[in-house]
Amino acid sequence: MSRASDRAYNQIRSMILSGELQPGSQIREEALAELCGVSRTPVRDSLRRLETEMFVRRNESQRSFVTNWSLDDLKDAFELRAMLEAHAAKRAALRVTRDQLARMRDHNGKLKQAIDASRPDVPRFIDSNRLFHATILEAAASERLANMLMQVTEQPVILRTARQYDLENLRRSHHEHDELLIAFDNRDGDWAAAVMTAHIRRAFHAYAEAHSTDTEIRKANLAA
Amino acid sequence: MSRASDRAYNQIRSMILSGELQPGSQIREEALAELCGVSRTPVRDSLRRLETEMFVRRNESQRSFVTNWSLDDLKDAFELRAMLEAHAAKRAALRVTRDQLARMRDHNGKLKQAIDASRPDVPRFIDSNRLFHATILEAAASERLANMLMQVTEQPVILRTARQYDLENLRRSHHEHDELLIAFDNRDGDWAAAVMTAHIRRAFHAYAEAHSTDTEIRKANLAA
DNA sequence: GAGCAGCTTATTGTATACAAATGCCATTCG
DNA sequence: CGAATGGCATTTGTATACAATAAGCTGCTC
Repeated sequence: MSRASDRAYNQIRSMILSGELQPGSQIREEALAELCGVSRTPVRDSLRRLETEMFVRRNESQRSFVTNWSLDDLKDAFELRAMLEAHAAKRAALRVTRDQLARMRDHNGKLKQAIDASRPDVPRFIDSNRLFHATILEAAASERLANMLMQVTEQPVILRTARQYDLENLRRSHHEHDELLIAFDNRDGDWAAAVMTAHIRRAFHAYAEAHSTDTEIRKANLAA
Repeated sequence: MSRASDRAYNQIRSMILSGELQPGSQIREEALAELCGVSRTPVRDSLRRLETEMFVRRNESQRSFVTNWSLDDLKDAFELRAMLEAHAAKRAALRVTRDQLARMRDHNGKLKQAIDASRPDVPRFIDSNRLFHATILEAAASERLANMLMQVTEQPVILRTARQYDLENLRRSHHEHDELLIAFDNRDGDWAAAVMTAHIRRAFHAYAEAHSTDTEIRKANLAA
């Protein structure tokens, strides 16, 4: 992407992520254009893109609003993510190269270092985690699948999820990654898919536990 | 969407579908603008949209080309579609309303009429089929899932698939829909998902058989 | 006071001009 | 002869002005 358009996209996106643009609030192209120091044209591009990624929603008369997430939406996104990541893991198990496996091991090793530090280094954990999953996606070798997964992993609420993990959850992630690596080693697609499903669903559970009142969790579990 | 933008989108899309814009050929914004009788602005909007739908691809220097589908891409799309439609069927089985069930039955009845005519009415079959699947998606009640499914069903090659069905395949589709309805009646999500998976995968098989040389099919099967 | 008509304002859509970037080709130099 | 370089042509990116549309408000009627 080009300079202005890219800048606008990243800036607006991070304003949504940080909560600077509040969920449900209206977005006016001209106001954003001023904030980003560009004209409306690249802002419009950005909004269209953010709309397809469901960061932004437009009403029937074309006005844009920051998407307001309900617990159900979140559950929905996690459900789809679990399914797609499991599919990716299965495909990856059948196609992964020696080099990709080595890189996954490396990322998971760095992830462990981030946990084992005197105080857990969460940003480093998140980064290694991202690279680990990205390598699986690379091994899955489906551009379309990759695009779809982006749509459910790049969501504001999901991005913030990892920050909510306690140390115990971070350790479990590390061990689940280890198990995934063994499944990959054995080229066992079903095993990999099952581990991945559990891995993602646990992440949702950890998030819901940290963020919801008991009643909300109970409601979500009932709907499951 | 607005008038000019919408018009441009539909026009370009149908030019791709009809083959008027050949796969792999470059797309120039100004040329399309003239063809559609609008300025470059709405054309650009359309191209961005078609890009996210993978009708159009852009190279590293931002030039646009009509996407050129390989058999692997097609297989990929069908695989994802099978997974997502099965998921939708499962969700639908747990949520479908009396009214939605009635509409599905109605669509499938009309679909049968289209087959039973003295000469099968393929366009009518396609339309009823689309409505049947759309109602399932509605019952699944996940906007995100609906968006994703659009991305894999609205593909040029897939759209043309139904036209390739012989009468036997059309009849099978009807019967599979019937079985789906029974699964829905029984609120059996796993059954519905299994029938749907088979339904979509058969569609791919029918397509591949009609379109590929023996070698190409064998190659695709090996990769499976 | 409720509801509607018409005006005013806010916001998005479209066209167009110009800027920037990229590809292409010819020319030159090693 | 081949590779690098410079400039020209093509294409896309951005800004801006204006058009169209929707929302909100004011004041009127009943």
